[in-house]
Amino acid sequence: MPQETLGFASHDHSTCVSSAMAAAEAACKERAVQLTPVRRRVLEILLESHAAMGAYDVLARLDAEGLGSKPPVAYRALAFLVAQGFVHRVERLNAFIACTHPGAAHDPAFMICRSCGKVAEAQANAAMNQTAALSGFQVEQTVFEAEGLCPDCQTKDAA
Amino acid sequence: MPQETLGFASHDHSTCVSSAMAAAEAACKERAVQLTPVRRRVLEILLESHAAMGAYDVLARLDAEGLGSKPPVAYRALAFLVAQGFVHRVERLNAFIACTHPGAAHDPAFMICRSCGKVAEAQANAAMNQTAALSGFQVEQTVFEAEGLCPDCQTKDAA
DNA sequence: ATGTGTATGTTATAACATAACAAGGGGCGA
DNA sequence: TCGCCCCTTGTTATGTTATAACATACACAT
Repeated sequence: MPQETLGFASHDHSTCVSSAMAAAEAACKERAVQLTPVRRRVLEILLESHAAMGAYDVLARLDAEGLGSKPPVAYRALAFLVAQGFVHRVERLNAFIACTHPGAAHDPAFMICRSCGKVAEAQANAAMNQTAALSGFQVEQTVFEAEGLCPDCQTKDAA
Repeated sequence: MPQETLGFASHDHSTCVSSAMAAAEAACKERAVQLTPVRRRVLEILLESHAAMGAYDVLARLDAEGLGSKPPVAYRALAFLVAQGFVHRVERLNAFIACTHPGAAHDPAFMICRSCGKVAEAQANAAMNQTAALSGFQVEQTVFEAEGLCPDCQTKDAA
């Protein structure tokens, strides 16, 4: 069920886990919140898999490592990481993915390949917020997700 | 659980149900697909409630009317209506809402009030498709949803 | 030592969704 | 008319995702 994502492009994955972890640690210290063992491990799992994972996929990993076996353990850690912006929820997949843009606040957008399952994160632009503002709606959070075919799968389909 | 939506604006609801039903019937005839009693009734329920409803909310209504009591009955009818574009799925809510733009193909966008639960449909612009195109991703379906406060609830919060 | 706040452990259940197979019913050619 | 195909519905069972509620633990401050 985990789904790879390399941004649809070749990717140096060797250092991004450790740098993202370092960024998360720094952010937690800055905000005076605790990156506890379970939370830290969940973030590592998501970063290492570099894919969208369901809460129960994450939980299975935690269970295998003796860090917890009940759904609330995984959901609580994920909720924390989402609240801190280290992880995003992909609504379309009912799944979670580590943020690829360390640090900065942003409205993520996702491109989900229906063929290979890879998920790429992009920066959403402010277009929807403009639309919403016209009707007086005050936007707090946005979900922008597109499903389709990634470049690789387009090629395969053509072949 | 059903959540009202009047587009965040006062709204003449008296004729929109019947006109939407007529549009759906015409479209089905055109496409040579069947608007069976269950499908018709599900669409009516969603139009009448004018709200985002969970599949089990719809099912409860069907059951009360003797049209079916098992989840697949509701899910199949909803899948048909979504495929025909008469109903949209709101991913954020795991819920369904009747389309307010009869007929024309479109990428819907939703504004979801976290306070009162109302959901308004708007037209998504092509911004995300442009972003996606830059990376070679071929978009087939989009999810654009914003959560926040509708004009009414902003006023109440301020009060 | 006691309270307070944060985090975790655990039980139980709620809420959402689909696979798989059986059965009905209409249209149509043999 | 019979048999066949296709679409739709009925039903059983189960799979998947998510949270409420309460108990426990630990760290730190009073």
